[in-house]
Amino acid sequence: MPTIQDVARRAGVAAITASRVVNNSGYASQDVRERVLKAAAELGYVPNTLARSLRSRKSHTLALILSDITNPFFTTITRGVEDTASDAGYTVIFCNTDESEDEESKYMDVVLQKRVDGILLVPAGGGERSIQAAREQGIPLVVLDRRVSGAQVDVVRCDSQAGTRELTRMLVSLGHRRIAMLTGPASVSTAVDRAEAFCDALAEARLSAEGLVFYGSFTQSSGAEMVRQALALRPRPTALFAANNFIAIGALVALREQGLRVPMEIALVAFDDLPPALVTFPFLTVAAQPAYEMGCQATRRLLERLAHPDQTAPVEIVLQTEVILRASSGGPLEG
Amino acid sequence: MPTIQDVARRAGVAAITASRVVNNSGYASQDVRERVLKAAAELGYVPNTLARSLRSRKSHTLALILSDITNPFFTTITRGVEDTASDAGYTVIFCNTDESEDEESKYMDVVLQKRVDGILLVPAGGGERSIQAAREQGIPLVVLDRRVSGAQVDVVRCDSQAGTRELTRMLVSLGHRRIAMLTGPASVSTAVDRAEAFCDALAEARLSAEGLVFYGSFTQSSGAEMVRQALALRPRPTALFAANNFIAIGALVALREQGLRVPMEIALVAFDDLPPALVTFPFLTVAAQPAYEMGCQATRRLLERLAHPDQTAPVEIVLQTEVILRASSGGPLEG
DNA sequence: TTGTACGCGTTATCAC
DNA sequence: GTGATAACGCGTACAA
Repeated sequence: MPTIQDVARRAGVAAITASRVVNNSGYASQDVRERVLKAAAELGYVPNTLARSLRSRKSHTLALILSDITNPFFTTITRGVEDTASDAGYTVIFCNTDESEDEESKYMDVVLQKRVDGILLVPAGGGERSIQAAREQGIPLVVLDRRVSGAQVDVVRCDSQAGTRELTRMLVSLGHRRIAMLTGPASVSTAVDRAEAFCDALAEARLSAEGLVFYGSFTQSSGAEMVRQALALRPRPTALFAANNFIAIGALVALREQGLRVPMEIALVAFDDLPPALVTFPFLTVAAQPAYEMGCQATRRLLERLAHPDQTAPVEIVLQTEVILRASSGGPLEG
Repeated sequence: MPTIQDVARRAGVAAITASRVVNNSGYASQDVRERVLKAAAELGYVPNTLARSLRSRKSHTLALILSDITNPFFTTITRGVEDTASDAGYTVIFCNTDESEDEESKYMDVVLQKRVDGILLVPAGGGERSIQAAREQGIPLVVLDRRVSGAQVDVVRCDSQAGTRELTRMLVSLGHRRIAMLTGPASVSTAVDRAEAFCDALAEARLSAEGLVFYGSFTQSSGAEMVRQALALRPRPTALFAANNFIAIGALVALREQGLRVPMEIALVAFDDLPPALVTFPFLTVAAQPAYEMGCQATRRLLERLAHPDQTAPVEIVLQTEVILRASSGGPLEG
């Protein structure tokens, strides 16, 4: 593979001169310019970014560490990240942790060794280790989707609480008095925020959430399992709140197995919408998160940090959800 | 950021010795080993992969270039790629071309400059330019999902023809005589393969496909548009074949708008299944592709090329689809 | 406008 | 067992 030296030799100039031509930096006479470009073309010269990065201490690479790219919410975020990064001349490495802190740590090690310029992280647990590791190396890191307690980092996330409150209040106003919350792991802020806001909204209406909050994981099977537990309660809940898209789908599957019709016999609302491209008959009443926008904003935040490393105060950007009313929440309860 | 030199100095040894300890290569006395590791820990030493790669000429990075990660088929492939790569100690850069050959070329340039060790490509067009570019640089490339004409490259894809024939024959055996094919761009092999196999299967049954094959793009909106065109035909088709998942969903949406019930008034089958996690009520009869497996196999193929650069003959791995019978194809036609 | 010297961080080669 | 030297490919600082 030819180097800039080879190009320079062939053009009869010094390496640095060829470099200047290739990078359009500094001066170069028309004659030299042409000779260098000709030589580069003839040799099929491809600049070596590795060497360039070693010198410049900039890799123009970002890392995106999340739980599972297979979840459409994260897929969409990912697309936003890549679009924004690509426009700015950055490349993205992506990593799936499956909510494992160990995996997260391993990936953090790898990308720090690869000298990525910045990291976008959806923390599997509290995120402390990762945030600390990035800080020690002086690599900017932006937390995506989740809150982190007390850490001084930039965060781009959605307002889980407001969306949850709004949906819960709506169920209450429709007449529901016993509503079950099916949420994710207690180690994940969004799962906790949604559960808490749910309880708050119930308390506000002087309703009890006791025994009605189920912690599981953000998967279809967990959603189905939690539904079974919720349906075993007496009196049976008249409405369910699924804390994410996968839980909602698992809930629908389980409800169908049990022969319960939604919303006629039981109402269902959920956090997270599915991308329109994937849904034929939009049916779920949801609090939709602007996933693509989250990816873009987080990336822009990170790029700004790179541009101004001296900035100090961390920023928390909290985007609002949009409640979309569909059939699954049903109308006012009778009787 | 401390270097191996700093570690060595602190441990009172030469850089190369510290390097040997850190990499577990070559000999080192117990004493030296301990001192070096202690120094590395104290300094928070993180090896610089950039420098390592510059020397070793191996970046342990792969590129995955595809049309749109937002399509669940590609999302699943992507997950397979990352899992396999990660297990082997490789990192993955991903790129969305949106079926644009220009974007593809730009990304090819970028990743070649970044000296990725290998490339996984879902070509937007014929793939010639990209394949040629990779070959010139001596970078192994595996084509994913699509055929490329006459090129000497490894390919991992699905048997579009067999799956299409099977589905088409099924529709014919159910009594359908006028079936419309809604496919993707004529520049994409899978779109063409499916259209052709469709025509073959019809011919086999002495049925005509004339005017019944619509080329569009692999999107929901295109699917909806093609349905409108198909429904304008007289006599109206009694069944539709959607060549991918997005087209199928667009078709369902458009059919509902037109007030046509599936399968009672019109049957529908499609290529591509949706991941079970995303579907509440599996409804579409499909030829499902083993997307995750495709990602894994393509990556394994690529890793083998890296391990044995001297191998010659390109391999084409063609995986089979699985036809899954569901409600949308309906039963035998009456009358 | 062009060139020389050097260093980015690492490791292969050869020597002790 | 350990170390000195050089080289991977590039671009900054400084000269000419």
